[in-house]
Amino acid sequence: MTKKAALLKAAENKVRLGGYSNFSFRELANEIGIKSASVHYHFPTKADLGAELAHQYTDAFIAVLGEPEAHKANGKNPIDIYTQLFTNALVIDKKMCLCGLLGAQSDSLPNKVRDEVKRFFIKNLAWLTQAHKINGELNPERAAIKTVSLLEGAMMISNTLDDISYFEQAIF
Amino acid sequence: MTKKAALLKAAENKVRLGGYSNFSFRELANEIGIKSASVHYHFPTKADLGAELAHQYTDAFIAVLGEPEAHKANGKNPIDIYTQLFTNALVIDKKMCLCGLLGAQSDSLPNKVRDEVKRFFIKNLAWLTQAHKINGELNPERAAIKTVSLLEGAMMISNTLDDISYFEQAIF
DNA sequence: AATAACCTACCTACTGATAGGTAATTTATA
DNA sequence: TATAAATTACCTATCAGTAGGTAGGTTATT
Repeated sequence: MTKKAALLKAAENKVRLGGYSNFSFRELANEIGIKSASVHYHFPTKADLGAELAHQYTDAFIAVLGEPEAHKANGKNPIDIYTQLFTNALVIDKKMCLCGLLGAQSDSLPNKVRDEVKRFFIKNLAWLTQAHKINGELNPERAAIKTVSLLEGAMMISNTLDDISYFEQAIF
Repeated sequence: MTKKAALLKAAENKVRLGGYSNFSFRELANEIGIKSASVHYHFPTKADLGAELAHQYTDAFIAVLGEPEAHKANGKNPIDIYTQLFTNALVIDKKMCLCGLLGAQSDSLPNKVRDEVKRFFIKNLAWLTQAHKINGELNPERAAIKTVSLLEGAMMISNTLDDISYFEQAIF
């Protein structure tokens, strides 16, 4: 793992616990064993790091999702696949969705970070709209918004109350 | 309006835009025309301010909600009343739910602040469970979690994408 | 030799917090 | 009722710590 990748990984963990202001160049540098000035070599500003983090997170998320049509072809409901990915984030990582947390504090983010968070939700809504369309939903756009809203909201509340059963109840 | 109330109001605005770390004693002091050291007279620590803010926010929210039974008696669906309160927060204030944002960053909050955010959701779930029970829901607890999750999630996404129509689509 | 990936050393700005002081008001006592 | 004590609501000045960021030098790789 390169130092740059390690920096992004360390930042992701911190952001998913407390948001954009929950990491500093010094902390990241200490964690991976370099100096804070060296972090600026990989990321000129904190906003650059935040934007790249959200961009990679989005790409990885969408890549893992695969194509809704492929899931359908395998006899699986693509919405269940999507729900399972959210469940993993909460149950395995025991952390919030990176872009869920960043989205909540969207108004205070640097522009380039906010733009990447927007991209996450645009891509997610597009995927879910397609999935619901395949499922024969009458209003796939609306169904997509409802799906991601319910999951993000349930994730936040389960995280707050420190009890996964709230999330499980919300999605079943 | 007392200075203390003005401090809480100023803090609320900032927290609802960017979370717990989005306000400082100096900023609040400047805004209401006192010195930052004087803020410590009203709130010994930042955590004390944050906790009192979340506590008051919760009390005010629950007070405005009234009793589910009273709404039902007036021929109104109490869930619609609840949904309308969330809509107002987003449309009128153009800001996130205070406890929604704090809940997302729950893991990085001081204990006494986190406890108050928990209290917000416990009280909301109790109100919604009672409302759904009155409505004859078979599983009022589950319906309550689904209601608040959908609203908090839709609020966050609409705020991120800076477009209220996402929220409107999610709740109708 | 050139470039990548660090380093030391530093800066300015800001953070929450504390010490100690003051004027005005309120409460308790003689 | 007059005086003393206490409280309220601020102030100035300062603290140690941390923030993101920069200039310029060093080391390692190709």
